[in-house]
Amino acid sequence: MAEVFLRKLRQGAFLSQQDEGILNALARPLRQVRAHRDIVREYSAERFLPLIVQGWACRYRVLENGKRQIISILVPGDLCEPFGALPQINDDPLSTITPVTFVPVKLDGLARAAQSSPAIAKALWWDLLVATRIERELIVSLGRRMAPERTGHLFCELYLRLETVGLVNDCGYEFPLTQSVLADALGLSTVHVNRSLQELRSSGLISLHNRRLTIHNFWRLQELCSFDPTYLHLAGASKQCAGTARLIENTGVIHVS
Amino acid sequence: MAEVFLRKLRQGAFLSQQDEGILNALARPLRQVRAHRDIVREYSAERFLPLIVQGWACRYRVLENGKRQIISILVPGDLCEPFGALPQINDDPLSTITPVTFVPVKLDGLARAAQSSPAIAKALWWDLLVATRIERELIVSLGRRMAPERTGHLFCELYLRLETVGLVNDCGYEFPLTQSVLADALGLSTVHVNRSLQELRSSGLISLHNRRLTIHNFWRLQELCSFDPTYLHLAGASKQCAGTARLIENTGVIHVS
DNA sequence: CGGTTGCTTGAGATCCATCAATAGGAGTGG
DNA sequence: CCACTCCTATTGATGGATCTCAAGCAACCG
Repeated sequence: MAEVFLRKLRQGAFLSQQDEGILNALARPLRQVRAHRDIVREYSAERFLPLIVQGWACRYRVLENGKRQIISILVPGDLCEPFGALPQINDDPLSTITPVTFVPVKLDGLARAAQSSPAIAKALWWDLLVATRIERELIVSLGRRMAPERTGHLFCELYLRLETVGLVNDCGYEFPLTQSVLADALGLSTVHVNRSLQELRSSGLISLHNRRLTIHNFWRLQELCSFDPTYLHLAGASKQCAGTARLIENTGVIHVS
Repeated sequence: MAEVFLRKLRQGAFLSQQDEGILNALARPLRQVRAHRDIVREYSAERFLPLIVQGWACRYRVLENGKRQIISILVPGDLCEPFGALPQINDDPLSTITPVTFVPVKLDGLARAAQSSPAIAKALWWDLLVATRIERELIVSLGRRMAPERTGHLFCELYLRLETVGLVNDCGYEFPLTQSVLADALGLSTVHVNRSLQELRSSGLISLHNRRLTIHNFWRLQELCSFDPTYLHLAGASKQCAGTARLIENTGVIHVS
């Protein structure tokens, strides 16, 4: 099993050596997909769930009028479907944003792993619940947040998600989304995404060049977007905690709140 | 266990007499809550999940700026949290819209029921997956649908959800939502909800008086909102199927599409 | 009866989409 | 190396969707 997945699951439960061994035994040969391809899934009893190891993907929906809405953004460590997924129920399509390498995980293998160890079950439930929290947060963003706020909120969320799998460095991360893909994720037009980005940039909060996003002042960005990381249920990431940790990291100044 | 719940679960799996017996054994004394109250939940190992038997409720979120977004609308037959919910993970608050009577279902009881019978497990997973599909559909609505379309889409969804628990009659149902609550559910302002409703009314598609919604032409409404009911995973509710069924029912005219 | 709540309507402001045009960069074939 | 194309980012102008503010009206209720 991919190390990124274990890293993420450790946020949700304490996994013993044995637990990790069980999960590792589910590993399958890696598969590669090029960018901008759909990841096709079989709906059979022998179903495999894609577990992303490298690269970014998304779950999306295309409406009759041609508009597209991205429902979730998937990064390394993300399991694309719940571990108890029913074989006969189909899902919204997945598409790669960058080249992706993933592990196909056998559905029934996961279920058996969950039954064999309470810690694994707990970790998988945790993973599932966090995924639905992330989707709910998107509901809140789309329904009640202004464009720049919405944009910054996503940046904060991805920062923490990527941090747990070790993909954050120098206060930033690789951000492969095109402005038009970002628009589909945020329910905005490309033009307006562009203007929201300029607003964030000119406030000195972020920079975004060459597919790399840097957050210059996480605390201020979080403040601006009323980003409260508790919904990610990361070990010890309450609002203050993440805020001050970021402040220390990014400015070298220690504040006590 | 509440009959409404069983009615709903039968859409997701074939439950034997014995299965239904197991589920019924989980029944607890009913509890009543008045309208506009939060349903408070304990986060302990002995946790109970509220299962709504009568009345409407919602899961919501209040932002720092005072705006509110409703994340899901809960009607009779809805279990308010996934059956594998983790004891220590908290959730967005639930609030009643009308007076509500619910059954507190013991979390570990549900888990044991799922382990004892594959059909129950399947039904519960089905229920959970449908709930997340509904939330995803809201993401699509909020992100990419215009106000009247969004409004009609919700009406169509609730029609089918309520139909499976026997709460639809005469092409309509009791609709207790205030325009301002509806606004919070649709990510709109009350004023704009009012205008969207007028648009739907003047097209002759619906009427909404005295807390009762009637859909005069389900097929046309569905067409207008590009409502595709497959995401509800109801037994035999594909797009055409529901469409023509509704057409027959509501106008007395049989069309072959 | 007065107070509250919910619905409706109008007017103006704001947010955001659409359309159109420009510019830069990356690839591609000649 | 150059012409060409495609894709992405950017900018301006305009219109549409939606919000906010404000007022009036109806129903209900103590």
